Amino acid sequence: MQRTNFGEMVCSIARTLDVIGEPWSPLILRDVWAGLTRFEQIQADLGISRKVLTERLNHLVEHGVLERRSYDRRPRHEYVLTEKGTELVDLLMVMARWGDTWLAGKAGPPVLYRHHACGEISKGDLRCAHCGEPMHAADVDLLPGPGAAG
Amino acid sequence: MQRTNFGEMVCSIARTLDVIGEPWSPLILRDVWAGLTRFEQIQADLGISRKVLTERLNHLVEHGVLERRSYDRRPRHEYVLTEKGTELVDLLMVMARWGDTWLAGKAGPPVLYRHHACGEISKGDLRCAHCGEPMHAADVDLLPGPGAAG
DNA sequence: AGTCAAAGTTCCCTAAGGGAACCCCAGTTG
DNA sequence: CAACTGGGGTTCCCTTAGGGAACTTTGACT
Repeated sequence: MQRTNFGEMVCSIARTLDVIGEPWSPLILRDVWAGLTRFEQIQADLGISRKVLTERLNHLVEHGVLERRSYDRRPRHEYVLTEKGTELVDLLMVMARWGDTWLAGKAGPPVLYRHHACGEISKGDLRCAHCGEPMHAADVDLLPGPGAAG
Repeated sequence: MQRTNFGEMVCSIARTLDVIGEPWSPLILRDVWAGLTRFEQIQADLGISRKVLTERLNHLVEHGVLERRSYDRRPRHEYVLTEKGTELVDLLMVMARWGDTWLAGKAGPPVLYRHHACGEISKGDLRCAHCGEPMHAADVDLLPGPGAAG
């Protein structure tokens, strides 16, 4: 499909899409996060084509989001989140929250999140890392940063 | 390409992908958020095919993320974020933060975010909406919710 | 009447996803 | 030791979606 290469763009969103923006990739990460770490498990859970799953897993490993590990002397592997991949789970939680809010309908959210610190069923909320106040679309100005185009 | 329909899945992440998971969609939202609201502006900024841009904009309007507005008696439109779309900006900020952290390299982030409340250059941080403590991958348990599959 | 610009639409070409069949490897079974 | 099994892919073909360029429409300006 001669897809445009987002990785070359001067934009952290585009670069992130270059890593996990292909179809299925976020769902694969979700599965690994949820404990489905083996090829067959993920394939069965998602119903994804084996060919595409192979491609996605390789891509995610190449980009350091997943690590491939042997768990047997037979050629058996499992995929685990690296630190880089673990930080992507924030993204999954924000996606899940938006879907819960806007797309879940009367049935309600398919999954609930219990926060260890307080033990409550809760949601993630974006806060300013500096002052702790809410930080949403209307709360920020965008300024050119050091990595902005020349 | 006979793409699998994520919208039917019992998963808020998959449903969210059904709305904004296609290639280019998050970048289109980024542009609209950043003030590029017209077809020609977005097309020129992204270098996206006009055909695909038309498809994506229609899709986002159909799903209530963008609204199409006339700004002239001539057939001129601009696209603006609805409330539903504005809440998706959280997702963009989290993507941007991850890209800033892991992909920006020595040049540093292309864009900085100044938080209105404190005036500082900052980042969004995921906190528990209930207790305010950090809420990341290792801080939560996943439980089946009311909308879980039967 | 002729020009202009925004916003699409149409057409062709190529590449990517779906699906099913096939393969390889190292244990396990008989 | 031959056959079987199950995880983890690879290969092949078919269809469809993205890229790119050309063309169209609409109302306003000159």
